[in-house]
Amino acid sequence: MGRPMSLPFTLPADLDPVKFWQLPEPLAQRRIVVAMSGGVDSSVVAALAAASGAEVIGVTLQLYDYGAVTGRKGACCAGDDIRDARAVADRLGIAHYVFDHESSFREEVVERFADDYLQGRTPIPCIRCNMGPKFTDLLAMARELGADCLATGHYVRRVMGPAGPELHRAADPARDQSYFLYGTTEEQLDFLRFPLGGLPKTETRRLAEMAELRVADKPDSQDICFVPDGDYAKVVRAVRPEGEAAGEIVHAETGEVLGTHRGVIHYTVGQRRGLEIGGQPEPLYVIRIDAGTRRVLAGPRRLLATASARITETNRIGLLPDGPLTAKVRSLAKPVPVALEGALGDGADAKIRFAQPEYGVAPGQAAVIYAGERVIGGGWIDETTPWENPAG
RNA sequence: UGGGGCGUAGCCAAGCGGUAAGGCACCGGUUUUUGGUACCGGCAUGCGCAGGUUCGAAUCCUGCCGCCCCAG
Repeated sequence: MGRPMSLPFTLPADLDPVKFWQLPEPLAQRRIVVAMSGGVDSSVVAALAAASGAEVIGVTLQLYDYGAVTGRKGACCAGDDIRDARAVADRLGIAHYVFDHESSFREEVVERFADDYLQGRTPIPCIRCNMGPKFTDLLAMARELGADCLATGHYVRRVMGPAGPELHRAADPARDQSYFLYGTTEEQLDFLRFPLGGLPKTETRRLAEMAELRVADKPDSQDICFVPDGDYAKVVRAVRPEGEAAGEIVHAETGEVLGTHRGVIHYTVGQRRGLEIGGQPEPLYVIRIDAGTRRVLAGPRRLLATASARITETNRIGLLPDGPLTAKVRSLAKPVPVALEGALGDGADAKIRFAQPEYGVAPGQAAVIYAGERVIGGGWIDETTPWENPAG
């Protein structure tokens, strides 16, 4: 139903593109803006949009200087990726615009990224990028373009609940990206669509192949998009050259000076490798980073046991449920049982208390709170308190 | 100077006549749209140096070198 007869590409015959959109029918009267990064996922979203019968506008943000990263695989939003996005749009027969967003991306994402590291924190630029350039700036552009929604290729589900749209984990748990989207406001979520949230990645690839999109076999993006070769310290150095000041590595329990380091920006709480301190009976981990004295405190794993974390700038999506809550303090982790203390949302501070010791909770990372599959919200980890009696 | 002890991979360290454990560090891989973690794999043709004994020596003997401790 609802598929135009003259698509310049093909999708599976039993696929109903209309059901992906949660928009009032007929879709022929709707206008969809698709955030196209140049990767497979957002390209398939664009294809699904085009097939729905709606008017589709692909938009790509040019986020950073692509000269430095040309040819790099798995990046997004620069150079080859913009060309890919444009080529896909042409193939699909949809409009496509590129907006230069370099300066604000630099301010909102790259410089904050560097500043966090200088303060001994461990930032997640992808979340800042979603909150700012993508879900604020790009979303505003989409509204200006008269769109009914902004669609992205994120693997996360938008589910209509009793009190409005809710954010849920992706159907494919291996691809779930809800951790990176906890900061989505209710107002933004109202306007957003995530057509891929119910699909396994293999299906996305299959659709891309069937539609003969040039990006069908393109590698998944990974690492931080604006950090070539994974050398994030180089980026920090470029933006904030003062971040390379050496300091001491001190044993967190004994106070013994174990060695020196090349700058606080090279470390993150919970990190094991890279301390270059041998002769120990057990591995040493970064326990704490004191940016003021430039000291890195190192110690055995049990010192990483964390009882609670204060979170700041919290966001809440939908009503706070009565049932049990869980939280993820890193993207790649199982949600763990947690109790929430304080009010969540509207930028307030709150605290989460872990039912069991949680290891490697790093300031600067995000704590994302779930009720089952639903994302309740979250905040930035600002400070942690140790577990008093670590097991063992 | 006399007496005692020790020198095994970058670090810690087992072995004490039968053909170099283990840990830490480091390197590589797997996982992964953040940093990291975890897991898997790699890592001393050689045991301060030189001789000797022995079928066979890191292990026994001799000499030398280098550290550490004690001593009037």
